[in-house]
Amino acid sequence: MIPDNFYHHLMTPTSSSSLQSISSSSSSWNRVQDKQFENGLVMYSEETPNRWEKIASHVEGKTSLEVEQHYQLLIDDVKAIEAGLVELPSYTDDQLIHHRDTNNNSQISFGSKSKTSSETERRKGTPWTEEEHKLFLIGLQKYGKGDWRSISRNAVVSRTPTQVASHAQKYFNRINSDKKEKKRSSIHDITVDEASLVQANNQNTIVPVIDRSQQNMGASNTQSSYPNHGGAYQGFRFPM
DNA sequence: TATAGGGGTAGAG
DNA sequence: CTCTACCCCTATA
Repeated sequence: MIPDNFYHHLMTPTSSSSLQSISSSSSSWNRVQDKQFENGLVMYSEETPNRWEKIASHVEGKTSLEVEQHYQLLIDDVKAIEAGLVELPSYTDDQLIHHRDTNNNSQISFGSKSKTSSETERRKGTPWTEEEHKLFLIGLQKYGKGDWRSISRNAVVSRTPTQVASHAQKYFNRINSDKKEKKRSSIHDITVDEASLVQANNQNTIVPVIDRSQQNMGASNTQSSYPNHGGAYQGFRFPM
């Protein structure tokens, strides 16, 4: 059950024509290309000379210019999120609220097993959305691998450092072992492209892959998946 | 049905 | 806090 306003927060209806200008006709990115692009991003840091050339060399059928533009789109997107933060429409179950308190943030509270009765209860697991993953990638760029705390605080605000680390683990795990045999699809294969073109255009030719996982999740878990929030969840902060 | 994907967690560093 | 290994659940082949 994806809300209609799922991606709409990304758009700036005002007079933003920045991203539209580049969406000429050649801005069609495959999942493959996007994946390659994504890999390239993590492969070459921002300081890398001729970064886009390097990355482009890993992306089939894309020039360094196109890659750079694609990146700009991504950045623009993320900036929009950061700017208008305060409401990522997705996964905000019902009442988005709580600001992550500066004191005991991080490490989700319910992690500390209140073994009052039994249960080392394993928490449900909230699938990462593309927005989160995008933010994650950006955070990765900005703060580098390992600084999950910064990424959590400044990029993927909706996730705790632990969650980010966990996600990163799977992400890199996949990147490293991917190529050649992968039996299944994953969110890590998708990422940027989906949301990017969604916010740039509409539905294009491809069908959102996340659709299945999203709706399945929604159908199965509903939103009652959160036993308690402990206050350490969805925090909002402002980059300074 | 078997298992890869994926999130959370425990424990060590 | 970060890293690594592991557990457990679910979607997918």
